[in-house]
Amino acid sequence: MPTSPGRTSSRASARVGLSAVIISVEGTTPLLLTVEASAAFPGEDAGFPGDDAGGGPGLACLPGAHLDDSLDGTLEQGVRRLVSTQTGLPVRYFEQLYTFGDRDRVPGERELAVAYLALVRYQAVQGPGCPRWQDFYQLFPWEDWRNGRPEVIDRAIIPAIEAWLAASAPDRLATRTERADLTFGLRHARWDPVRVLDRFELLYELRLADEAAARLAAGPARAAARVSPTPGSSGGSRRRGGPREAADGAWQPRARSTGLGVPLALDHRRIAAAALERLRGKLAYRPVVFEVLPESFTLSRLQQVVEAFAGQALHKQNFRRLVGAANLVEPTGEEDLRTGGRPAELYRFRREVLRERPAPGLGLRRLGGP
Amino acid sequence: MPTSPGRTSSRASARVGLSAVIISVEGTTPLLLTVEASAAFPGEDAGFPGDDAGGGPGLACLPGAHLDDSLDGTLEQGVRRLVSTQTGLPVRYFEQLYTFGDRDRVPGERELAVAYLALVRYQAVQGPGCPRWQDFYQLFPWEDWRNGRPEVIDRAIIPAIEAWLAASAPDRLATRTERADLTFGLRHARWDPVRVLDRFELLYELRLADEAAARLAAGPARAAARVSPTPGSSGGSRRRGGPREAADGAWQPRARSTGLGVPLALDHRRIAAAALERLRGKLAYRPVVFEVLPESFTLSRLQQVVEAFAGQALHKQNFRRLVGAANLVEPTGEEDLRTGGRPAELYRFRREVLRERPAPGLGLRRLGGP
DNA sequence: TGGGTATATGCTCACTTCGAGTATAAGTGC
DNA sequence: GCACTTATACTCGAAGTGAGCATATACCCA
Repeated sequence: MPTSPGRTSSRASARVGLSAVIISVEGTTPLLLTVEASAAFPGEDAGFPGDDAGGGPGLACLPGAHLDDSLDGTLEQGVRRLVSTQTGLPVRYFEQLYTFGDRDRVPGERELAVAYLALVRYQAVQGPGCPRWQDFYQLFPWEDWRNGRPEVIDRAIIPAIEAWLAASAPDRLATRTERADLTFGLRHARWDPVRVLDRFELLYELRLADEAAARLAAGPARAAARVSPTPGSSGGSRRRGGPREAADGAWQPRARSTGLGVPLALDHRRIAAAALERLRGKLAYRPVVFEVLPESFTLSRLQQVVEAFAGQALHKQNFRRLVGAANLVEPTGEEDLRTGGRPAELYRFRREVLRERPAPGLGLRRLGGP
Repeated sequence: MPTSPGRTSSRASARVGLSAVIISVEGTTPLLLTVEASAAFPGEDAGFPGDDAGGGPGLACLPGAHLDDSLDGTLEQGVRRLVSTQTGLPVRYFEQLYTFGDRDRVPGERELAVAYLALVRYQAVQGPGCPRWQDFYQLFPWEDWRNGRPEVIDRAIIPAIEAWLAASAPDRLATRTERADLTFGLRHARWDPVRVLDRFELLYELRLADEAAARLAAGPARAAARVSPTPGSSGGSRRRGGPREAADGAWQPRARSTGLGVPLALDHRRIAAAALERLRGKLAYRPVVFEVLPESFTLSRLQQVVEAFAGQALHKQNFRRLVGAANLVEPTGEEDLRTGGRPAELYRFRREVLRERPAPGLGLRRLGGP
């Protein structure tokens, strides 16, 4: 229903986009579903995601659509519609993630994106928009600590941080050092798997995320503005430590530095980072993992999947003790013989726990390693 | 900048409202800031919040405004603008809460609300919209357990739940019983202070929240639709237990049952419930309490405020051990002599903890009582 | 002046949880 | 049979949690 003119000023309305971060897992690989840029908003003019203004052609993006007032009674219904249209996947878990609304997140017009997190069991996809599963850690190579500290941190990130600190005005040095330490677990700080978004934003400012370089060419002020709002659970918290870096003429990026990880169109990689952060945070206190697993599974498989999302290896014996104590699963009585060793018991998720305990999750308090 | 017609279909745009849940504390009372309905969206036609369609005149509502494309580079800037215009309060913490977008949350047109949580230190307010501090627990009397189990639970809520269960079809009984037990900590389930929104939604369905009755008169389907999306951290999780109650002709509300708690206009009390839930959840792992406290405070005062938000009394000695162990505060060296007993040491918040530990909060794992 | 009361603060103790290691069970392939 | 792989069980010390007891220092009032 169009808003009646004279009652609604043109300023007061904006396009409302819906974005879906669809997550699954296959083997030990956490997966993100992307589509071709041209397909995300079918029927749009050219000039949207994938062309040169957005950072070169061929960038994938998140499945998205605009809210359709006649079809979508609720936002979630809208997202369900778009997921089923573009991918056909049955979604097992839905959660609103964050609403992105910076003025210039889409060049040329004001467009909000209400982003949703969706979990599905893995299956091959096809659809109008060439949907494709992507390894999450190809987008965020620094987030995968399962095989130890990712080499990209020492090779590229720490040097960039040091250069950034070296170029800092003295009054900013302390703040910046603190921020870098905390975000990447340097010095005395420990790596916190959950701070995915903080890390992405810092790398973005350091021009180590490729979108930054492209966007920067269009004008530094815009690039800086895009970074300012901070979604997710760590929301406004960090603002208290003093204002974050404003647009800062002093620091010049290395010309066209190699971007780290595979970029997505526009701010979609940022949205994906917010989703990974939310997912990791939830692992500890909500039984969300089970939504990407089949009906029955072995404990090793469960651990594999948790490790895939957490980006961290876990202590095997403690993991099963935790799962046992949490009463999250029950044995089906069957066995998986394909283990290559002793057969593993198969388990199923006990949905009843949802009513038994306030916050049923694998109580991974600090997502502790092995 | 107006969207150019012909490019944007009328369906794809909606009004974007911004809502602020401004929270503070005075004494032992947690506070929510409301304004007169007519002031929330100045310059609107009549027919918005406070008139009879919304549940009777005189209902207060949350401070709100529409996104102004020319003024608000980001959503957060927009909320800052509206808070400062309508209340003049200096906000110390900001966090995006949830985006509400059901078709009929505002009668007559599609309007999104992007809600923000804001924390301020208490001070008297005045402004164009008659801003007023409200006791949070007058809106949600069942949430305050500081002086034991609130009488309203046994007097009104449990009877209503029992009537609801008695009127249930047999195949729904189990699901409904589970839901009620879990939500209100009946039987074997424990009361979980965080599940504020679950409780509000159940009471809403039971017609114990006043907005429901008013809205119901306009048409049951609409009322049911408004309940469907579930914001906050417990987002989609509960959907897994099977679909929630759909619009259900079988259960008839008692005619005009006494509403529990003070209602707000439209769905604003729901938004406030989401905010309280978020705040309670955050207490444990982010040092947000300090944003409503003055620079220096006694440990008892700190505990008082935590208890006010948590709605639960805490064990004093353990609380101070927790605070001490968390290294969240440091003594100022001064004392508060107005205690009426032994003078209390004054402390200040150590902002450095934000960089030392991943999730610095009062580690109230289960918000454990005394 | 001294006791009663209120508040603040320090400490103990049993119990649970957590991290890490060691040991055993039960399959496969040769 | 053996070597190898994976699954599962159990142990033990360190740290954290919940509850209570004890002490310190103010005020009030007889």
